[in-house]
Amino acid sequence: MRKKEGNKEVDILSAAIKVFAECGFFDAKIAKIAELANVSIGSIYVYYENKDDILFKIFEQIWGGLYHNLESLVGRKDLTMVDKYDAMIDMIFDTFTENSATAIVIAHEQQRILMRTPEKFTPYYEQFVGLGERIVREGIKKGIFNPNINVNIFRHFLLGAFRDLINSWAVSPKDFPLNTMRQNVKFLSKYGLLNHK
Amino acid sequence: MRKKEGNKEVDILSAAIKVFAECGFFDAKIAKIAELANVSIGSIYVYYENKDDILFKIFEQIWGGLYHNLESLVGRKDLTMVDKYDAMIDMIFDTFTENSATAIVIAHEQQRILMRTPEKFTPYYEQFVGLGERIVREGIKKGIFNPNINVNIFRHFLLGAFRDLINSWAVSPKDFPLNTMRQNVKFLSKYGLLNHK
Amino acid sequence: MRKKEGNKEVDILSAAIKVFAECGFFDAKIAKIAELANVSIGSIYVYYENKDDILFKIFEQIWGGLYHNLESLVGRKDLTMVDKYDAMIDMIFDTFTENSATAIVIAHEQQRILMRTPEKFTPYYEQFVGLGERIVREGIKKGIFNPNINVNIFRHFLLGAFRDLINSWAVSPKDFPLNTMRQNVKFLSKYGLLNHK
Amino acid sequence: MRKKEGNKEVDILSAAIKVFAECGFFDAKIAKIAELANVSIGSIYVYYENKDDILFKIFEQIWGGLYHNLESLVGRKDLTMVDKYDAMIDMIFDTFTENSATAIVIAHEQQRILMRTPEKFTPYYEQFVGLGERIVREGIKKGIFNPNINVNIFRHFLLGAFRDLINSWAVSPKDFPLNTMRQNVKFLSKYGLLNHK
DNA sequence: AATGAATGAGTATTCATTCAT
DNA sequence: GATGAATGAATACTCATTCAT
Repeated sequence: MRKKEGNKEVDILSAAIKVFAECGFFDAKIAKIAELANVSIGSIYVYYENKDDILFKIFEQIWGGLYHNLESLVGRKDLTMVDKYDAMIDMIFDTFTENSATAIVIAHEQQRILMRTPEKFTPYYEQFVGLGERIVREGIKKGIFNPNINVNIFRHFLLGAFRDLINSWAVSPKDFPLNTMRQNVKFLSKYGLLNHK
Repeated sequence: MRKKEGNKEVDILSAAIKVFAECGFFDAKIAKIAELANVSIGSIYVYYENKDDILFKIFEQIWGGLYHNLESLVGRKDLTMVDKYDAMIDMIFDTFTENSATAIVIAHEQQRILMRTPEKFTPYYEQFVGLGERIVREGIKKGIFNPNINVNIFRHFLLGAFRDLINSWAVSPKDFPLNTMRQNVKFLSKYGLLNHK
Repeated sequence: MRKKEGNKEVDILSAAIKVFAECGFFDAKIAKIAELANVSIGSIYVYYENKDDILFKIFEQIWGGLYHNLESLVGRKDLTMVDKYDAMIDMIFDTFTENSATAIVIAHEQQRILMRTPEKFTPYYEQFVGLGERIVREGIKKGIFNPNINVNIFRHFLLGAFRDLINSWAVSPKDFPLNTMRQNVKFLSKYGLLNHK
Repeated sequence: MRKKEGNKEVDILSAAIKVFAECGFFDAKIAKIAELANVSIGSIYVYYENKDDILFKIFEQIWGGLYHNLESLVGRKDLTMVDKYDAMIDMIFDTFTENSATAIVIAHEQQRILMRTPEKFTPYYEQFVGLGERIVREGIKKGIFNPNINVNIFRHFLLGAFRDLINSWAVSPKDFPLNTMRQNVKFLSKYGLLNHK
């Protein structure tokens, strides 16, 4: 049988991530993606509906992965709330730093897409965020996290911070050492800026 | 001659902010901006070099204003470091919530522009950020802020958080009451998520 | 009385000749002509109907001058036909080499204009050419010029040759010394290329 | 895939020659060329870089053809210098009269292009002219042509004359019978206007 | 499935000309 | 007459998408 090499679809997505990261979605040319993926222009439309669809699939891949990882984490009984919170932060760091181009694409394009066509956006995003909020809510219920925090606001606060930081790292990694960033994000989000003796 | 009435330039900028906020920079049509500004297409090019230039002027206006405000604040002797920090946060909130469309434009377009053509970006941005960092550094020196915080990382942490929150508010203000946001940002950034006591 | 300085009209024409010669008619900008003439854009339209009109006036000036000069020449009784012919050639050389920019404009634009809108073209051109043909015809009648020559064809032959040569000189005068050109044109048009004896 | 039928490129060039000849390069609209070529606007840009490029290809085609023909002629041992000279003139006539529209395009646009962007102009032109000059120089060396003739000036003299004549013929063929033109050009350029007995 | 030539709707920008002052 | 800000029609070129092969 003609072994479905199964890489065309993946090759296209990888190429698209690179091109989107480098040029931005609007200046990214389908022809360039095809060239980088070593695939004909026509083939792109065999695997993806259109240019938008490629972008949506990138979001799906990332947030789907994060959602599944977080799902396993949330259910664990052997971890404290703070452990879970720290693990969640590590998970986000790990995912985006594995592929810096993806981090750039998310940082640059997600906001616009979410606002313009939220109905087409991957549901994994909301699901992932929902799990994150659950961790915070449980922490509050258990008295670990401050009950005066508005969970919805906290979510945007943290994800916004992340977006900027990971994008900054992706652009110039040497100015944003991963470990320092991890520690600072964990510390800042848990203890804040003030010097509590 | 027909003398410059002096508001065309402003009208165009206001119209552009609205259109950029609603459609995004790439889908914003010059013809639509002209129509909204009650001005001919040609007049836009009397006052602005091109589409990009309009966007740059929007950034300049916002960050220029913030820079000048923060400059006055930084020098004051009658305020504690924490007062200054809180005032800075209020200042950012005030600026962006005065014109929600501008908030959206900044949230959506600044990242891309900064990365693609940083040399053309308004220097006020870096100057504003520099003043903000100075407040934090002074606070650390005085023992008010935690010396283990990486100031550069903190800056991106805070501004990233802001960007997401203000954009969320601009899109659906009822889900993000301004006062709650203000308090939460101040609290979270100073004390963090954990329940101390 | 407000002394009619009378130079605006002339200044505009001089500026236009320079700009047309340098950029070509289509790439010549009215704004540039106005700037070079030290005149407002609006003033150009006080003295000239439109861009085309400026060009027509340039042709008129040149061919009008040549026509009047040739008219005086043709009637003279003290000159042989060959003297008249040589004088005509000198006259053309003198006119165009006085202002090399004009030479370039004529060389580049006249053909197109003549073909596109012959009805608006200065009648001086046809009148000048008519006088030139008269000299040739008289020379033939007197047995000085070869009766087998088609006068109409000769006219285009000679003027075409002129156009190229004067344009070449205008572009790089050092490669086309005026005196050599004069002598060669007179000799070639009278004796041809062959070595008689 | 839809395979290149192989005539689109030619169809576009033919259409462009017609439109350029009729309207002039600047007033020629790409849309009109596309319509005349029975091709979409986009297809023009598949085969040609831009509007300029189409014009350059027209020059290339004409001067390339003339160069190759003249090359064969120059080397022949069975012809006298005068035979070669006459054959060269016939060759030019034949080339341009085969396609009168091309003659008009060359007559109107080449000068401007040569002056503005000589570096992009087809090298065949200089090569063709070089061969022509070689014929004249050899003729001079053999005592056939007059040694006092400046070859460079003669070249412009002759080509300029040609340009005007062929353009005149293209515009109104009945006023310029081909055979009469041929004979007159040969005669004039060899023997001149004077009646040598 | 794979290809890439063909398509044509869509748009930023230019610039000759006008006209209120 | 003089000015130059205002105008908007006009157009080359792009590029996502299609579809005959």
